[in-house]
Amino acid sequence: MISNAQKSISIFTNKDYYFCNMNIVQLIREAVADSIKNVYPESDNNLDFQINQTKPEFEGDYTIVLFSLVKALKKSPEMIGQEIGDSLIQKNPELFEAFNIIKGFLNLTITDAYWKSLLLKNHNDICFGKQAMNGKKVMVEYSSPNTNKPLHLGHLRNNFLGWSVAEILKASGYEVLKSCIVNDRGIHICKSMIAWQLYADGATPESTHKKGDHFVGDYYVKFNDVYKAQIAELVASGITEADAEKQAPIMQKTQQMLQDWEAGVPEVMQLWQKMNGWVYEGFDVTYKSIGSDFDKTYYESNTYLLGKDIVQEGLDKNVFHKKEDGSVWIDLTADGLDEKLVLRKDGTSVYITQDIGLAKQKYDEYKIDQSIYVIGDEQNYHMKVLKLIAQKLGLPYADDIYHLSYGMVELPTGKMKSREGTVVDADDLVAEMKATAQQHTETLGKVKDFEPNELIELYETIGLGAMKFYLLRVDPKKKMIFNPEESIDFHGFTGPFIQYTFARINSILRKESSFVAAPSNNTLLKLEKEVIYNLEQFGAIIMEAAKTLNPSVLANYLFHLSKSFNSFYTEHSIGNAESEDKKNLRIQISMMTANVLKNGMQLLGINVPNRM
RNA sequence: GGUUCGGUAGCUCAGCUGGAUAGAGCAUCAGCCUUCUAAGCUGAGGGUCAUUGGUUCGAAUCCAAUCCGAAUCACCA
Repeated sequence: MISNAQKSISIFTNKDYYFCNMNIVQLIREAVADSIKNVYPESDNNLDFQINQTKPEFEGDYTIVLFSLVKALKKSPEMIGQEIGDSLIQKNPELFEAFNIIKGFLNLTITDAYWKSLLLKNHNDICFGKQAMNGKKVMVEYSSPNTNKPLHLGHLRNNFLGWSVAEILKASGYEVLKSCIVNDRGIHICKSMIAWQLYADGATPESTHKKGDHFVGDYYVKFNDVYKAQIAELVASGITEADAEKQAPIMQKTQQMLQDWEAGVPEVMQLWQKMNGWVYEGFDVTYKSIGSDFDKTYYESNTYLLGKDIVQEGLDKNVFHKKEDGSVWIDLTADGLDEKLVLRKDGTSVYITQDIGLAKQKYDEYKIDQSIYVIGDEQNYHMKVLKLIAQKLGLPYADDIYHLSYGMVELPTGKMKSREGTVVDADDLVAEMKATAQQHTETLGKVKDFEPNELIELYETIGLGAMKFYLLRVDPKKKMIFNPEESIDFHGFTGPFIQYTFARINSILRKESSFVAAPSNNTLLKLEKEVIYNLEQFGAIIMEAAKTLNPSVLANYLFHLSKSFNSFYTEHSIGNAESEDKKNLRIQISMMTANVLKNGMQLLGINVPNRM
């Protein structure tokens, strides 16, 4: 009958719990649950209680909110707090050193020993915070460009988000495949092809010294200019606008070209391949510069016929129905949606059908457990329909389709409109950010001894870091405002702020190459403890970011950690600490902070420089 | 009109699984570089958490209604 006590001792003393994979909140939760069980043997085993970080104005590290226990245990909060607090300290002296009760809040102080051993164990562990592989496979589809125009600011949010989410999932134990579906066919592609045919006079990216994607994009713009003029002309001659849109000669040529493409007319195919080739060359440069990469690229020209067999399957299962003209539909009105076309009367598949086909192909090919689509929130309806149709068809991967929906990027003046030339081009923005980084760096003059190639790399690191951080620091699902002035500010809640914190730590650590970590015997000062306290949360933050597919959780955390370290850095000397013991401890804090900042930024796709 | 999402400081955003006096950054103002990188640190001012009602020990957070904004509702992709 001593098993209970024995058990708790074996968990909390012998098994050196500091070093297990559990985070402090989980440890506290178990310890409190255990204490409740011991102090109130009659109580329900699954009592729920909340653990918060203790507010700075109170004494303590973590706080148990007692109100929820009051009803179940039929005692006053003060009484419960006292009894649980006594029990916690008595049973887990390694973990808890003090407590106080204010109103219904039990504030617990964690022992210095816990913090110091956490630090000693993990200060140089580059895997700190990461989870072991869990055997699950996830595909993250992102970027998804059209081959008729260059990438813009909106694509950048998509790319950074997709890349970061993939890395965060890897860090939390998933095997991740990054994929991309290239929208390389369709009427919009034919528009730039027609315009090139009519107006380019044989010009090429080489002959005009233009980047391929921009070159092709110019003809897409040209098409729209001509098209608009032709419509205006027709309307002026007394034709309705709707008819004018159909009758405009350039549009009719484009429609014809699409048909020729689908028929495989050689000249059209050749032109198509040539122009897409130009675009891909341009995209390669852009992707390389922003650090996007893919394990698998799908091309719509290969996938647009997919899904037809599924349509037959749906008809057999009576999930779809055929109308008199031969078109196939699904009725989703019972689910609060509309009737949706899945196959045209001419037998060709539509967008949604292709997507179902591609979803199947991904699943068959890679046996993935989850399929994440990074797509703008304008497609919420489409993705909802996609998943619903897959579910109604009883497809095995239906429930594993997840739309990571993100909000549009707008400018302070409103939405980006290509017509008004307010679209922020990705390449331009990257160049501008690098130039800003260069300008700031030169003004500060701290790296005058750098070689030219080192400087270029540094400007890239800082400029891209600023841009990525700026786009990732807000909750993906919310639309965001891109303020050009604010984005080139490198102070405060920015990527360069965190990079700078890292660089400063590095400059200290460079001088301590022979460092050997040792246990500390001193009590922790407030700012020392605060940094360790924040460091401890890294693993929990990664898990939170993975669970919610939200890199902004990480961005906020890294900023908070940097602030905390900077306060500590300003207040306490590290290299010239008051004692060897303190110096040793503070170097451990510095090393661990550097590791967490570096690894955390890596998960956002941002590098950190050793000097800046 | 239906559906979905949003409205928090002058601006940009956290906080939303209900908890203590709602937090950051920018901007404004006042301080801190002979000492480890001042892209830093310390402090001040700045709020009817859209509005109204409800739920309860307690609401920015949950519920309802209203107002405002956005997306979407194609034989386009």
